Amino acid sequence: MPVTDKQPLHTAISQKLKQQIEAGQYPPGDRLPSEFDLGELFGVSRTTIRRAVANLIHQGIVTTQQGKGTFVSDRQKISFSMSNPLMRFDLALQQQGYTAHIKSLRFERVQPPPEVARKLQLPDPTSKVYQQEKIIYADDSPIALELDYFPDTILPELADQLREGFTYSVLAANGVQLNAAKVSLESIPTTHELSQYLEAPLGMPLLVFSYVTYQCNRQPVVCGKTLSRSDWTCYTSEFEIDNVE
Amino acid sequence: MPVTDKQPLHTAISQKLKQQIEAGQYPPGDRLPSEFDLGELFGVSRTTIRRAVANLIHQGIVTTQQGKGTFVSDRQKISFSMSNPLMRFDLALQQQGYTAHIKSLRFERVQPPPEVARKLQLPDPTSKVYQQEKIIYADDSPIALELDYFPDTILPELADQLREGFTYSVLAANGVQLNAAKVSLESIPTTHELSQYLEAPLGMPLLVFSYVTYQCNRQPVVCGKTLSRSDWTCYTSEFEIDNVE
DNA sequence: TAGTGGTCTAGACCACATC
DNA sequence: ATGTGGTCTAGACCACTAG
Repeated sequence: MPVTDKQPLHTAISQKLKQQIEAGQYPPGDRLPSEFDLGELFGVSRTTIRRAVANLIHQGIVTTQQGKGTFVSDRQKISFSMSNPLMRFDLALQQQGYTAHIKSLRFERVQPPPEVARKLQLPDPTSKVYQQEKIIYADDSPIALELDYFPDTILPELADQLREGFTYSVLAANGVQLNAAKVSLESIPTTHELSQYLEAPLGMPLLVFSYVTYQCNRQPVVCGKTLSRSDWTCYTSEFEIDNVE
Repeated sequence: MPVTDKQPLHTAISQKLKQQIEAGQYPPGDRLPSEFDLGELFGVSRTTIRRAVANLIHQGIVTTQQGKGTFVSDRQKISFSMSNPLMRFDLALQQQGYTAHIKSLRFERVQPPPEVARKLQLPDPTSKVYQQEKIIYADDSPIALELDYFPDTILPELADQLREGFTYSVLAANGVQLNAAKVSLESIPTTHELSQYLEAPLGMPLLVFSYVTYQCNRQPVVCGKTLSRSDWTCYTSEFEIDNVE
């Protein structure tokens, strides 16, 4: 038994609840006893129960609805391929049985932060680019927030389509050939603002997929990032390995 | 201003503290006022201050030390390449100026879970494989927990080396040529057990990098996952795109 | 000994859902 | 009107750090 450190009450209780849920005592969709009742069941205060439930919420095991109760969730993750088809979120969602749509929050011409200007290889760091901010929905559930910067090389011709469509599908439909990409993946917890957008509990992990994509002529096309709910999404890839040696 | 929903006190306070930290009012390494003092400064209870500080801890902005105080952290992430060199964590760490070592927690012959048996393409799902569990350190800080399953095709010859070394570096040093890999990335929050291993606060996001790697003959070599602290690590990749059409 | 963060309690008030 | 989760308070006790 590793690191059997005596643990706090709230983690012990969330473990116990997790076991009970996995044992089928509370099937998916079921409501858990109220926080008050759980407090009596375990003989602890409601505050401690709330901390235990918060642990389960972060793990995506349960969700809460004010005024209704705490419910066992059941969901399997949507997987996005990092390789092929490249970042076609709408295609990936449809292939996995979801209807996909977006809501554009912002689309405007701005002076990008220095890092973006560098990544887009702008000749003049003070020149402006288009910035879009949108929410991606799967079956009316917000699963990701996308922040893109578009250089003038592809705008404004595609502005109207990009405003209301999925970035890489719009590009593909308009014959913009992508040739290379640099991507990175990290994770951050939701802040208050992000939790509002994604209807996610505060502090739940988000996957941050950052990318710069390049056209055939090595010119950057898009620089942006997609912040997706970790309880809904994962990223996958398959590749052959060059054994340099 | 998007979703300007009136927010809870504790998130407002953590935002304010974050701004003050970023503004240089509390430089990296500095100690914040005690929770009691912060409570008086903001005119709220210590409980609310603790929630605000917990938000900052999750974001990796501050760390706490019992009996000493709350300190502003300063760190930049270690990036692991998903493409090349493949999963050589020790190399990646050294290239980024860290000393790398591991601590083996377990190394034993077990019957793998069905999913692992499938991924390793075991002819008999009840046959046993070697399982290793180890912690990866960067400069004596635990940054990742690695869980690997090794089929008998490469063991037991390499057992001693795998027990005390970095998986893919041991394989490379012994001429095991990797030919392909399937990987996925997701994120989960630390449970109590994981937070003990990684000396991370409960609920902080972890990056889960799962992989199956294959030898030249398409035989699986390793199936496992690396759970790494999201405040220390990120994964990157660069690739050319096959425009299938 | 004094000060710090870590945990837990008991209770208050609120907003929301249901009947 | 009642029950639910969401927030916040005031205070207790503990474990750890420091002088």
